[in-house]
Amino acid sequence: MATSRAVVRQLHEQEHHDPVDCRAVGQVLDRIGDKWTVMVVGALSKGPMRFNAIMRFIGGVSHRMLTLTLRNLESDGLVTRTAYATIPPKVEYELSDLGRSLIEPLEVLATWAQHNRPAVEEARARFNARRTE
Amino acid sequence: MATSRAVVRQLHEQEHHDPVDCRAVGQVLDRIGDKWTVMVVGALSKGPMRFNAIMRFIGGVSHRMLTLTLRNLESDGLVTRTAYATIPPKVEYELSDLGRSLIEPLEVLATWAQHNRPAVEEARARFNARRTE
DNA sequence: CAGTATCCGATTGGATACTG
DNA sequence: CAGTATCCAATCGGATACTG
Repeated sequence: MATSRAVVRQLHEQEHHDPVDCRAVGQVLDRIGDKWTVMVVGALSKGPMRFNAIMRFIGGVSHRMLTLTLRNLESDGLVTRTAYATIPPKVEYELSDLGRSLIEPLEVLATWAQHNRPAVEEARARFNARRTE
Repeated sequence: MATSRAVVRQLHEQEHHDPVDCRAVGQVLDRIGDKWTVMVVGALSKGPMRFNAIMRFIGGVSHRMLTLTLRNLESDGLVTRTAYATIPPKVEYELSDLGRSLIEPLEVLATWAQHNRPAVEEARARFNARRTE
């Protein structure tokens, strides 16, 4: 068993071969890790959608938060916004190429979730059982 | 951390079948989407580590938040905790098999981040430029 | 229909002090 | 060294009301 000092030394030597680049993942999660972003990407993964359609699709998101979420996605270039000057106004949101490129990583995550949820819930149950006994 | 649970329930009631399973991704992000969890997994991806070593490795995390993060990871079965009754005490954290299985999905995300960060920052700069003009 | 502005309760998380 | 408890500032996000 290595001492913690040895571990730290190893980590330092390996810092250019980081198996999980924490910073990179952290930056992504800062953007998509919030309450609604992934839901929106999921909605738009099927094709362009209007504001209220997205809202109905997701369900439970407030008007305000959907606006903010879409604005962030737009500013990051993941979503494009097209406004038609009709009355009433019509605004369509659509994933950009960049946004679509995010679907695959999310699917990998979804697969992990579906495959491992039972194990996680089992672990959680065991953990709570111990705390109660 | 259990913020979008209500949303997940609603989506479940709607029986949508998505290319991106929002419920599943949402559940994962509820767990790993916070500020520190991925950092801890990244630290432990190289091997067992003691509390203060993790803290130094991550840098910027408070004592309190590291404790909470580790406790959550432990309760989900992603991390194991081993305490040695020595003086001073020694506690080692290590990724479980389940925790290690999460590394690959995170690497996919990290790869996406590294590959697309320039595009995202460019988009953000363009967006801000428009808002200013 | 889409978007903005304001208010305010709820949650987050750092700082600090204390314990075994 | 590792962990817990308390306090409190900052942020988040829903509700509501208003505009083009």
